[in-house]
Order: sequence, then C-alpha cells, then structure tokens
Amino acid sequence: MPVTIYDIAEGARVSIATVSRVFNGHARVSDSTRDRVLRVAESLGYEPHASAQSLARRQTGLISAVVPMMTSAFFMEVLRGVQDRLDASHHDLLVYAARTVATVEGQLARAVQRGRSDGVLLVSTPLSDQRAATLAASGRPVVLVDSYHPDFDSVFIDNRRGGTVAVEHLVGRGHRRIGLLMPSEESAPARQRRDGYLDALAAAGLDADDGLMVTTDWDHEHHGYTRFAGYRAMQALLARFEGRPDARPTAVFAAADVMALGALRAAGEAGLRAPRDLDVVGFDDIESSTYAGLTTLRQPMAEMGRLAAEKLVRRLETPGAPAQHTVFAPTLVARQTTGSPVLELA
Amino acid sequence: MPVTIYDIAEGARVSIATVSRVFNGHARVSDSTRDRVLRVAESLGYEPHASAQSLARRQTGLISAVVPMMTSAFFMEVLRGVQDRLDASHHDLLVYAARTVATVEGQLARAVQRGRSDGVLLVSTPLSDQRAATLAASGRPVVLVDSYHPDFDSVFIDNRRGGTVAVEHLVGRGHRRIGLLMPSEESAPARQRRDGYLDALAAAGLDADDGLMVTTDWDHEHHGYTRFAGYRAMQALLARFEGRPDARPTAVFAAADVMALGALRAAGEAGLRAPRDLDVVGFDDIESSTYAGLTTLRQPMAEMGRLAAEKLVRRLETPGAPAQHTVFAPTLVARQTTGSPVLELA
DNA sequence: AACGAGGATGAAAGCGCTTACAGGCCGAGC
DNA sequence: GCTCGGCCTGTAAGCGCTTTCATCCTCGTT
Repeated sequence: MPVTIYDIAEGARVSIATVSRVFNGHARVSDSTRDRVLRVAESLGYEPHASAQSLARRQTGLISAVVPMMTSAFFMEVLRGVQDRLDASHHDLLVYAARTVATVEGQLARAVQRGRSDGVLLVSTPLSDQRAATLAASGRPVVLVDSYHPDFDSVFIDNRRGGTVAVEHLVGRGHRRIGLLMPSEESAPARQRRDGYLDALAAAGLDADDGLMVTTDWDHEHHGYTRFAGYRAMQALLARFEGRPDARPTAVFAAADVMALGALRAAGEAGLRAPRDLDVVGFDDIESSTYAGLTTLRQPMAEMGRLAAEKLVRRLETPGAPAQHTVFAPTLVARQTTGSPVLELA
Repeated sequence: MPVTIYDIAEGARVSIATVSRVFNGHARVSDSTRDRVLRVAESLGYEPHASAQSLARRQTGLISAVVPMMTSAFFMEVLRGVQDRLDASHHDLLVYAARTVATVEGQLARAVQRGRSDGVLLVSTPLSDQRAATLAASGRPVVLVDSYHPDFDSVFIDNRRGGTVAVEHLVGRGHRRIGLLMPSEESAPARQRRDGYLDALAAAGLDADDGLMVTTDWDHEHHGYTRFAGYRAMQALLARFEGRPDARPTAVFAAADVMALGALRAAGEAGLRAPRDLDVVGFDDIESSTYAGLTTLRQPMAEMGRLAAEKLVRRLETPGAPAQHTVFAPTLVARQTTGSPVLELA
C-alpha cells in the first residue's frame, strides 16, 4: 500500500540505490534516469519514510526543546524564536514540556534518547554536575537557555544587572523602602536578581532589610513562578506591616512578572493601587504585563530562542567546538505601575 | 560506542530476540534470563534507539500538532491540554507552528509524512475537500480542533451561540447600536460568530446595520487575528461616525480577544474608555483579557486540547471508527469592559 | 517409560532507506 | 586497436530493532 523506493525502482527500471540518489541530490545521475525516476515517484505519490531515513542516516532532523511547564508565557516566547530559526534549516521541533520542575528530569531523559532527536535545547533548567556529565558523555549536542554551565553552549540574560536596574529605577523615583518578592530559593535566576537588588540598595546607601524580602512558600512545584505565589507573597509582606503602615515598603520588586501580577492583585485587595500607593516592578515582560501596565525588565525571549536554535544547528554541523556563551542585557520598560502614563500596543 | 541490543545479547549470552523480548514485556522470558539481561543492560547503560524502534514497529510514538502561528495564546493553551493528555500515554509532541495561515499547508505536509508521527492534530485550520481527501487516503489519523469536517474527528466550540450570548449580554445592558469587529472573512469561526451576532440582533428586534460592522483589512496573513488588526478595525469604525457621535455604536463585539484588545487601545486614543463611553466584548478569553478587564466568551482551550488528544490516541488504538464530533459551549465572562467591577486572579 | 504439551529461546527475515564498493560502458589518448 | 579515466548504475551490506516460526527442553501424564 505505502509506496517505497522499491516500487519506484521497479517502475523506473533502475535500482533502489539510484532512486535514493535522485532524492538525495548528491551523486551523479544522468538527466534521463533522474527524470524517469521523478516522474514515476510523482505518479505513485512517493514520500520518503522518515523513520527509515533517520535510521539509515543516523540523524532524525528533529530538535527537542525541554521546558518546565507549557503554561508559561516566557517559554512560549522562547519556543517561538526557536521555531523561527528551525524552520529555516528544515528541522522539526519536539516539545517536552514538563508539568512541574520536578518532572523536567524525566522529560530530558526522553528528549536525549538515542535516535529521538539530533540535539536538545534545555530551557530554564540548571544542570547538576552529574547530569552534565551524563549529557556530555552521551555526546548529544545541547544548548542551555536561561541557565548556565561552563561545558555547554548557552544563552541567558544578565539577571543580576536586571535586578540592579529595577531597583535603581525605584530609587530614582524616591523610594527608600523597597520590598522584594522572590520565587523559590532554588531558582538561580531569581537569586541573581536578588543579588542585583542588593547591589543597587548598597550603591544607593540603603540597608538591606530582611523584613522587606519575602520568598514565597507556594507553588513550589513551579519554583514559585506563578501568579498565586506572587499573590501570597505580597499578602505576607503586607501582613508584616499591619498596624504600622508608615513602615510599609513604598515599592516592590518582584523577581518575575507573573509574581508581580499576583502581587498587584493582593495589593489591590488591600486597597493599595499602583502607582498611587505603591510602585511595582517585575521581570521578564510577558505579554500580560503590557495590559497590566506593569513596569518590568524585558528579556528578548524570542531572540534568545532564535539564537539558541542557531547555536544548536551550528553545533550539529561542527561538533566538538568549545562552548560559547551569550549574555543579553535586560532593558527597563517603564509603565503605569511606576507612574508612567504610557500605553502601548505590542 | 553506542550500545545496542547486540552488545547486551553478547554480554548476557542470549540472542537479540530475547533481549528485545525483555524490553518489550510481552512474551515470556524466564526470570533468570530476564534478570541477567536487565543487569547487563543496566551496566552498559543501554537505551533503545528510537528511530530503529519506529521503523521496526511501524509507529513512532509521536503525535504532531499543526497550528497557525506559535504567537497565539489560544494555540498555546490548546497545546498545553494536548501535552497533558499525551504525557499520560507516553507519546511525544511534535509541534508544527506556521508563521502565517498560508504556510500551514506546508507544515501539515511535513506533519503527515510517512514515519514522522502516528497521528496529527490540526488546529484552527479548515480542511478543503481536496486536502481532506488526501488525508483520508493517507490513512493517517487526524483530529480537528476548532474546525469541522464530517469525515474527521473534531472538537470545537459553538461559535454562533457565543456570538449570540455576547450580543444578548450587550442588549441586556441597554445597547441598541452594537458594532461588530471581524477578522478575515476567510475565518469560519469568525463568520459563525457574526451569524450569532446577527441572530441576537434579530431576536432583540434590532436591525442589522452594515455601517456598524467592519472586517479588518490588516494582517491578512493571520486572518486578522491580531491586536493591530483590531486596532485598525476600531479606528475604521470610529471614523465612520466622525462628526456625529450620537450615531456611534455604544458597544462593540469583537470576534476575537486579540482584536478586542487592540480595539480598546484605539478607543482609548480616541478618548473613549470602556465601559464609561463604550462597552466591549471579545471572544476566547486568553490570558491577557483578564488583565485588560475584557468581557469575553470563554473557550475551554486546554480542555479542548486534552479531549482532542484523547480522541486521537483512541483512534490510534481503534482505527476505522466513525468520526465523532464534540462541541463545547462558550461561557460568558463578564468583566470591566461591560461594567463588571470584578477582579480575578486566574 | 514413552509421549505430548507448553514454555523458553534462537534463527532469520524484515522495516525502508543510505552508501561504500564494484562494475560496466564509452570516449579520449597514444 | 588498446588502454585508461570518468561517469553511471547496480550489488549488497548495513542502520538497530521487532517478530514470526521453528527448535529444544522440561515436565506432567498415562
């Protein structure tokens, strides 16, 4: 029923090798045979069998992308960039989206299975040294996005710098008591953003105050990168100052937009509106932030995805090249939550 | 270097057939040999070769999802549902995201290639009879999401009903002049939503007025499903009533949330705020709508994805079953743009 | 003690394609 | 006229795994 190269070979009175040659370009085939083969293939509706080609060629034409949770706008943007680049080089995209950070390991394992894909993009997932060793040993090309390991190509953002810029912006608006909303302590980017926050405080001659920082206890399975976690974190922060509103932070830096969005909600319920009663700055610049009027630090997500795919494709062609790292600088996008009246149309 | 079943066979002093049996469960193998094989495999770090398995088993364990543009929040939600379901049955997801509606054909062609995947989910893409015939002939299982064709399983929403509910809501709020913002005429769901709009007008004893309806001229490559298209459509609508504000529509139904969001922007620039000067209702309930306070008709996107994947998986097991169609009812979510003060935390 | 039933295992034939390697053929060079 | 060098094309050996079919044992029966 399905037509194979044998059928074509028979129809065109040539060997299967010749048919294969015709379809693979390389190798010289006389014009007459080529035409004949093509004609027969056309009339039979031939289409090569992907699995068979993968097996024989020892490459699949597939790239897998491993991301923690499909839910996140951040990952979607990254994947969009990846797609863009992959389309250009005739690679198809296999998406391994975990439900929680804990299940990423499992997805990664599937993604790197022999014969599954030619390379993998690992997004927002720190690589333990042990896992790194396993990966390196497997020899499969890997590019890290939004995380870093010396042995693998990577594309990430200067989180620390971003934290600093966020706080500088707030300090510039006159704030002295600036709160910090952190997702899980386990998130390296979040820790770096906090470091940036601390840097800026120090530079401004302000004391770091533990009473102004809260790390969420919620949604640990997503490392706290959820609206609800932000909502709860903000509630917790506000609760600390019940009865003494004068000591309350006048601004808050949330280490992720989703958290900031939840925080805005919590603040709203407590009767606090940004920027009237409180300034808020997030991090990422996901699409919803535009509508929420959230000031934030923009990560060029799609661009990062595109570059990561680019690096991966290059590495497929040139294995063994030393690892290269690219770091992007986040840019401040001032919106209503820090007093900017700007409306945009993304 | 890579370890194959031959290596294990040799190490465990059995034939490759036995090794294969051990890994595939079925077929009886004595406990002692099984242990031996497993032990050797373990120590050698064996992992089956996906392409080889695909070729021999004549199935890939992959499902492809074809969607027009990765950009859209709608598709991402659908995919999330798909992922959820697929994880459960050990299938991996191949994503074919087109850049524009015009390139969907090409992506579909790749998705259905022999040996590429076991089945395909085609999202928001109407099937021409010719394409339908080709697909049917290929015998590859297909499930349609957000579109309909009698010959294939499908999951979609009652767009017409949604349009009606939207307008009923507006009529209920006292509106008599209700505008309509349409993406491309080529979008079947959009046309159905318009039909619903017309139904409701008629039921309310209101005349349908072409002067109140505008179909966007922009972003045709995305069938008008963009913020910018909504922005322009709204501008065009408002322009028609320049100089005679009393004749202006007091409410607008945009056939897609993205359009509604752009429309809100255009209205804002014209000094019109919802719901003060104008009510707005969208369709879809994408995430940003929550933040924009947009009243809309919610589609259970993830649920639709999940069900579609479910149908596809079932069909893999039971080919030849007659096509089944499932239609969901959209639900009205009243928010600020039609006067509801509700704040939510998704 | 002979026989049959089953269970465990191996041999081998694919799955559909790629790719050395080896001819075969033909014109050019001497 | 003969040889040599190229160009085409065919032969055949995989790629790594699954799966029938046949074979060989081991017991339980009678």
